[in-house]
Amino acid sequence: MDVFEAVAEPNRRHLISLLAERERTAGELVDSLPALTQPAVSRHLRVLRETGLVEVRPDGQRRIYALKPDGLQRVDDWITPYRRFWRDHLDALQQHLENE
Amino acid sequence: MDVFEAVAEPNRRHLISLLAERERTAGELVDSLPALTQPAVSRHLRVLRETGLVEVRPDGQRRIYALKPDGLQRVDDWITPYRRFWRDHLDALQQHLENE
DNA sequence: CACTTATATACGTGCTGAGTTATAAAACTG
DNA sequence: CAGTTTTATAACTCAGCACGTATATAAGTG
Repeated sequence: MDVFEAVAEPNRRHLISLLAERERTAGELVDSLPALTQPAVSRHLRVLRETGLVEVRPDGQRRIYALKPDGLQRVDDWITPYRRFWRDHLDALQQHLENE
Repeated sequence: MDVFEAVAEPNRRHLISLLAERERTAGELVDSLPALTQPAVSRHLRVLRETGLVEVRPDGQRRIYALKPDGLQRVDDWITPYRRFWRDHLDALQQHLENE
């Protein structure tokens, strides 16, 4: 699975947002997604690991998950060339409003 | 389907990149993806339409597709808060190198 | 060491997405 | 108007993903 598919799943985006605040144990992340079972969250975390979006380190019995800095950069690199499309569009709108 | 899933599909990302250069007819887009049949491309275009990423206008028998300016902005809005993660990471790396 | 806690994996299931071929719908062309 | 071109939809198949239950693995605890 690539990073685009990883990020397409809403629960995984939720996990990313939680890890953006601070690193958390697998158990904390399981508790944060009450609609899912523990194995379901564990498998989402595996996907995030394998796509380079998060990293884990063991802390005794626990696993501490943290957001990896450059994981999402590949998505951002892809979107960057297109950013001018809506920026130009906004500029055109602003200009139109200013001319009123 | 939401915009994240729409963009997760490589052929659709390819279509987006083609439409970023210039608007094109459905037929030109079909020719640009020789690995796919015409109906397959047509359904990808439907997905891009329904997720607000492209727009169509008829030109007689043809349909002219164009990239919609603000379609990808929802993805960019989502990724923006996380951008500081790798930017800060780069800053830390730069600082480290400067201190050498 | 027996028991519990924390996390990951195995396995089976249902659903959805992406692809195909066949066909419909609509606009050109002689 | 008959035939062709262009595009979209219908019907179907297949693969993969996300899920749950059950189980394995490993580390704490008494």
